[in-house]
Amino acid sequence: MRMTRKDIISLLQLKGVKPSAARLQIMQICCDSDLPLDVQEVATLLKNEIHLSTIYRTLEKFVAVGILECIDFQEGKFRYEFVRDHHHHVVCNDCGKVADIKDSGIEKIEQSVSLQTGFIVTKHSLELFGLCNKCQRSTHHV
Amino acid sequence: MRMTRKDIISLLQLKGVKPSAARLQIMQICCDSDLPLDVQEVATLLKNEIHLSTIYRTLEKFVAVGILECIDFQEGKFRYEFVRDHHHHVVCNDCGKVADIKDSGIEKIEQSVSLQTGFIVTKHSLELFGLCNKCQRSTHHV
DNA sequence: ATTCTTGCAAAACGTTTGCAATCCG
DNA sequence: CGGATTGCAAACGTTTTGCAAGAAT
Repeated sequence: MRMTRKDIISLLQLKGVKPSAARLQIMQICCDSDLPLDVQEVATLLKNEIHLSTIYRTLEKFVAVGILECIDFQEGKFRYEFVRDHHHHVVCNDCGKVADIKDSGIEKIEQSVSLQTGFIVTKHSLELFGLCNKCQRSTHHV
Repeated sequence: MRMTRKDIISLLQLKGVKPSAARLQIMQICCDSDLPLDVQEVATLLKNEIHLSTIYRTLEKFVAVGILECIDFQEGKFRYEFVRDHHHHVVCNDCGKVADIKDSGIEKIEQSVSLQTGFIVTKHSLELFGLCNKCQRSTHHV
């Protein structure tokens, strides 16, 4: 998603986050990517000019104020994605390709779970895994 | 789920896993628990008689042959659960209580994702988070 | 005898923390 | 000035690994 520096400053201010240089850079990276990035990837894209601990702290803050979403592809680490519309992902087990899913219909599941268990459901994590089109056709996993 | 030692030996043999003493103990623990356990919990239940690395290797093997499922409550670690029927969980953010969910209807989502993206979907992870009945009523998070 | 399994120690990896320096309003 | 932000180093918790000893077939 294209976002100008100004857009990002406004967004951060709106959320009550002081738009420091580091935060602007980190946010820019996250907005520019259409895939969820892990901390190492963010650092690399910033040419390691910003310390890992700062990145961790910043991403955590961005999640806390709701401008990033924390995503878990079960890799033993988290990924972060700019929140436009909430959606889910299918990840290719072979090449790592990620496709977005619209209208998963998970709200229905949440409702029925609420009825079934009495829980108030406030959050969910749903990720799908499989084989992308290309990898279905390739031979090395027959 | 109740499982006798004999049941477990049969199960392991059926899956082509040699039923060593350590494996029987670990499997017993996993069967006896109705909640997904993490590695540390398994070790503790085994009174630390079995080394962590062995537990990791064993659980990994059990997942590989399909008798355990690897579950991720986004805690920075994995949990393992004996596979009876496949189901999902709601976890209470407050007290950690876990409730099982039946018939989530996720198959429909998988189908629609398959159509939408061309992926063959082979696996999914779905966990829900919220507040259990008891914690909805308690006062410390008003 | 050979293969598989285990314990141990060490390392790897992602992440968090305390602290001091620095930035910025 | 004073509070927030950053870099650094060190620690942390989970998981993986190499290797040698031990068990099982």
